[in-house]
Amino acid sequence: MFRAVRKLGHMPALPVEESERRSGPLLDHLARRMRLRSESVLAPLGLRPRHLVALTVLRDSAGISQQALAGTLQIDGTNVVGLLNDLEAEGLVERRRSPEDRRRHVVSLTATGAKRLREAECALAVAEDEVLGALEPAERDTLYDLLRRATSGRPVSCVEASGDEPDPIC
Amino acid sequence: MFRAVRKLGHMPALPVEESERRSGPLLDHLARRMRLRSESVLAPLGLRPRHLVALTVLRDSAGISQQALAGTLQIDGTNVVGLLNDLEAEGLVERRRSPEDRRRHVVSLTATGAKRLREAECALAVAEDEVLGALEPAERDTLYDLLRRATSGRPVSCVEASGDEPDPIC
DNA sequence: ACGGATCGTTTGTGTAGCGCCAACCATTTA
DNA sequence: TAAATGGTTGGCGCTACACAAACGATCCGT
Repeated sequence: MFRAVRKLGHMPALPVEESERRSGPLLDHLARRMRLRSESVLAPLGLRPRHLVALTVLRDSAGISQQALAGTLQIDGTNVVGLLNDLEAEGLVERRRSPEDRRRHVVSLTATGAKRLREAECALAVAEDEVLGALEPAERDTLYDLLRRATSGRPVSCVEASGDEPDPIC
Repeated sequence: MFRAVRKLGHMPALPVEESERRSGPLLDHLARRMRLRSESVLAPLGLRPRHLVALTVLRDSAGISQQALAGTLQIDGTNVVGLLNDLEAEGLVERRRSPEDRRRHVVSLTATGAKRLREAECALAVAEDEVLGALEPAERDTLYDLLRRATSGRPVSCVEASGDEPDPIC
């Protein structure tokens, strides 16, 4: 119905409604739903969503340093300590001093950690079914692959943005 | 192919590494990165990630009631009030009393709201490029579509979980 | 017409997640 | 030997919520 909205100086007709297709907000939205649902099924296992994220990352990149972990997780180093304390207290994760640089802690999943992670993932299936109910199994599969690939990229680290000024666009 | 997962009980040698393919944690992880990046590019527009989510939802389901909004957003009704206050104060959104039920407020995007949303989405492109750098443009497109479909489902509302007992699995 | 339920709103309380700062040890590096 | 670095601890503060209580306006069933 409405939506004529074109106005704006010139700007020819444009059917608007194209809406840019930004996945950021959708990602946020879906992640929130998933997180809320996950909390309940994870609680019995003594884990919280953020623990799961950490464990998942640790499985993929074994023997990572704490500060590298802070990088990929994008949380402050001091908070990584607390997070790992939780996990280590339950024997899911192991801190060892690095041989080449004895200041560093090399973090890795223990056997029971890997096991617990699998259990959690399995329990998560329930939550996932609720949240991704609108998707076919095949679609969920490709979604998983895309997320996997997207997250496995380099830690984004800190603004490698040299002297860029990409603003003027738009 | 994969997914032999036999385990159970003894668990012989198991090559493990099969890992269940749960997208929950990945979703969480990716959303966090995106949110962190988005905050900075959104700030100049006076918006925060959560406002963007709300606006996005509002664009798709125009004329929604506040409590329905609370449902899709999965946040408490009282918090929706504050959220809408922010948006209405900037004229991005409009509350009107519903004609058929005058208790209800019908919320909808204003013209300037839609405009601001598009601007924000455009600005978001920068953040998205950083975060989704590992994906090809075509892949980002399918990701968007999947997220779109996944979020457009019914509000999940509250546990329509009748007398289900899907736990025993796993 | 009355009473109970419902929608939105306000106010207040509590909690969790997290950034950030400062101090401190152990270690590495210049 | 002096500085820089990785981890740890403790503390401060903010933001996002959830939850509860109370209120006005309104709807609805009897």
